Amino acid sequence: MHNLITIFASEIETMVKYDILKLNNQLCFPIYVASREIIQGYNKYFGDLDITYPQYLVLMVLWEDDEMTVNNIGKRLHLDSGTLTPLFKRMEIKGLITRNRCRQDERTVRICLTDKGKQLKEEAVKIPPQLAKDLTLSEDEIGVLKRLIYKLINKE
Amino acid sequence: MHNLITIFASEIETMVKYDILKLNNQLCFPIYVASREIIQGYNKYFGDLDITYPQYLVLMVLWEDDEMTVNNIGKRLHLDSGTLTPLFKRMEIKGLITRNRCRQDERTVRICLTDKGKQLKEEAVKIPPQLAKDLTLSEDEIGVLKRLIYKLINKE
DNA sequence: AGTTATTAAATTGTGCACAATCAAATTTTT
DNA sequence: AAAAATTTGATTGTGCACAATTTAATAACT
Repeated sequence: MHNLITIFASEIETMVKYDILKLNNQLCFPIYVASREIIQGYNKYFGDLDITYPQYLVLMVLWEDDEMTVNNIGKRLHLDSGTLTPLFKRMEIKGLITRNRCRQDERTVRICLTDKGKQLKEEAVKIPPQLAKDLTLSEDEIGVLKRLIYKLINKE
Repeated sequence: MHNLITIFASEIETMVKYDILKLNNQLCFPIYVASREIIQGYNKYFGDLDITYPQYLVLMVLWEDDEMTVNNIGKRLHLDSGTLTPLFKRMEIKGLITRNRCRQDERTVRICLTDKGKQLKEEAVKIPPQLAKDLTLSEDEIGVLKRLIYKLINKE
C-alpha cells in the first residue's frame, strides 16, 4: 500500500515537472504563431501594393511623423539597423522613401516619404477593416487582449 | 460659422479615418513585437544549449511524441517543409535528431530524437520558470491572455 | 495496366531578424 | 587641444519564414 502511494506520487510529480514543456501549456508559442498568422493575413490583402509587413510598419511610422532618423524608427518598431538598413534600401529602390545624411550630424540618416509613399496611405487605410472582419474575437476581447499584450511588452 | 463647423467636422473625419493606421491603435503590431521579445528572452536562457527557439519548439513536440513525420511536426507548429527541412538538417548535424524515410511510404520522412536530444529535456525544463519571473503579468492575466491568443489563432 | 490526381518533401529565391563587429563622427573628459 | 568614450549606421554571417516550383511516390480512376 505504501509502495503504491509512492509510485503514484512520483508519477504525479513527473507529470507536473514536464507539463511546462507541453506546447499547449505555453504562452509564448501561440503568440509566435499569432504573429506569423497576422503577417500572412496582411500579405493576403497587400496584393498589388508590393510591400511587406515590416515595410508597412515603417510606412505607418512615417505617416504619423515624416522625416525620422534610422535610430528613431528603430526604437519605435523595436528593430535595429542590421534589420532596417537593408529594408530601407529596398524601400528606396521601390521609390517609397529617400535616405539622406544630416548636415548637422553626419552620423545620422534621415528617412523621408516620397509622394508615392505618401499616396500609399489611401490604399493602406482600407486594409485594417478587412483584417478585422476575419477576427473571431469580440470588440471587448480585442480590447483586453490589446491591453495585456502591451503590458507584456512594456515591462522595462 | 457654418464654414467653421464644416472645417471642424472634416478634421474630425480625417482624424478618425487615419487613426486605424496609428501604431498604438494596432493589435497586430504589439503581438509581432511580443513574439520577437519572447524569442530573445529564450535566447538569453538557452546559453550553452546551442539551440534556437524554432529548434526548441521541435524538441518540445518530439518530447511529447517521439517519431513524427515532417508533415505532422509542421502541422503542430504551423510551419511548412521549406522552413523545417533545413532546420531538421541543422538539428541532425548537431546530433539532436535523426531523419529516415519510411519503408511503407517512401515519401514520408520520420524524425526521431537521439539520446542527446532526449537528455536536453532535463536542461530545458529549467527554462520556462526563469522566463516566467521576467513577466510583469499576474497569473490571472496570463490565463486570460493565453485563452484570448489561442482563440485568435484557432479561427478556422 | 495506364493515365491522372494527390500527397510528401525538397529546392529555390527573397526578405526579414539579430548578434557581433566595424567605421566614422561627435561628445566628454582630462 | 588631445585622448577616451559614446553614438549612429553599416556590414557580415547565420537562421528562420514562406511563396512557388520541382521531384518522387502513392492512390484513384477509367
